[in-house]
Amino acid sequence: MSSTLKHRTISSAIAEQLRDAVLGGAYASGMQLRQDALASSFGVSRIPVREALLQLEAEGLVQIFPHKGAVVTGLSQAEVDDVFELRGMLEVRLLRRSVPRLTDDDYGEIDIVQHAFADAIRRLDTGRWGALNAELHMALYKRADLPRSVTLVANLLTASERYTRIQLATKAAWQRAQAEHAELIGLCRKGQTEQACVFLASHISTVHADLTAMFAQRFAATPGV
Amino acid sequence: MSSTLKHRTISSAIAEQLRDAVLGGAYASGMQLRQDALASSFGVSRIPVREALLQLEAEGLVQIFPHKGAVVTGLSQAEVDDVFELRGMLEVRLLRRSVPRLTDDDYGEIDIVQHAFADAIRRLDTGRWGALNAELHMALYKRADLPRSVTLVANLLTASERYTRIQLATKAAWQRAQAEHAELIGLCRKGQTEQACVFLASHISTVHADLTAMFAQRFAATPGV
DNA sequence: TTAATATATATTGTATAAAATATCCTAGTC
DNA sequence: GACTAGGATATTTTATACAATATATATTAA
Repeated sequence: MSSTLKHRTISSAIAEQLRDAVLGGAYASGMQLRQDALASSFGVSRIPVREALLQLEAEGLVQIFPHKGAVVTGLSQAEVDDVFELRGMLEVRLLRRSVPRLTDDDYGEIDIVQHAFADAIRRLDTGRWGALNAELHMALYKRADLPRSVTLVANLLTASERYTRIQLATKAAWQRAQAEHAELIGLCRKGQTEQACVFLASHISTVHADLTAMFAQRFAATPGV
Repeated sequence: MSSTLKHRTISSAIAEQLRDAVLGGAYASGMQLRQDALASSFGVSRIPVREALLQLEAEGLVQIFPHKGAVVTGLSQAEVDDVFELRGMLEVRLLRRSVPRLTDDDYGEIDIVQHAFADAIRRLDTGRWGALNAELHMALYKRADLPRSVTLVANLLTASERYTRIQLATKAAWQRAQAEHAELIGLCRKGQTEQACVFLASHISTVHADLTAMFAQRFAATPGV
């Protein structure tokens, strides 16, 4: 339980573990999550489990039906399209506002995340790819100074991970993502904000397209998920 | 307790009452909301109050600090700008997708809300203006078929109400909004989607500008809120 | 007098238990 | 034979009780 220490409450620790499980595909979409079972499996009471589920519902990972329980949200091409279109609009807006204000220290932090990301790819530490990718994107938006938009984008990145982790699990795809990140960061460093925005938009579109290709392929085999 | 019957759980009923209170300005920004006090004032235990607060946090109305409690989110011009820019982007996108699919029945519902809105303005039923305005906007996006975006926009409309209810409480401003709604709906009915989108963008900008003017005026008197 | 530390109090967080609600199965009726 | 009503069961929701944490106050030593 080393991860528990990172959290100030049991609820948030459970939320993180549940989130990881859902993102990692441990539960099938549509599967019902019973509070009692989760509580005993985590060794806690049902209260923190309930609060964790409420958190996940706000993130769009589960849906709660009163008096019936929580079920894992379904995956769909429509949602992929929605999420990635939103990301394109919102992330570009954040980048445009943030880049002119990024400091050398900020770029230092960005580099650290970038290297951690590269490391994770090298090590095939697939479970961390999504989180590090999100961390890197968020680091670029650090100076956007739009808390609400930043929160929204953070949620969208989490939602993306739900798909990328299942369907974009090839090293090659992530290596390309990493190369694109490097170019993106380079443009930002040079102060070429508009070029960076254009590049970011295409980066997001690329991942979206990859995902769409995989999605079609995957659900040709297992329709109706 | 007639409103309680509308809800399937006490938590959601408390959430609605708390939301109304925050939107109506019953609590000052930054004010701490103590679970115990709220629970006894509502005549329930702290559990549903806690869950309601979690819901409001997801909506951005309060902020919860572990082991310290929940405080009402502060108001700021920066957040107004953020919220209304987001609304402009996201609502236009929803409208563009929804209009071509709106049915006659949908327009019937829209008309009903529109008339309720007009009535509320006539009666000076200020408490309902925001909710009916939100309902009308959402009715127009009914066929967008983008659940995640729709949820986001619903939250943004709620956030807007936080400001409009306090600072845009004049009948004239809302009458203009109503007139603009009428024109907007007219464009949609005629199938002039692009014109409707442009008009919607300007409608949102108009409210934003009104709010900004009021905001400057208001916080010249009471800075630092 | 000031700083640091211990202690008391208030508030939140969690566990346990009771209440409410929905679902499923059975029996009875049309 | 299909359909409704009633009750049993499983699950969620809420209340109560307890534990943990943070803040403020008082006390002591420098």
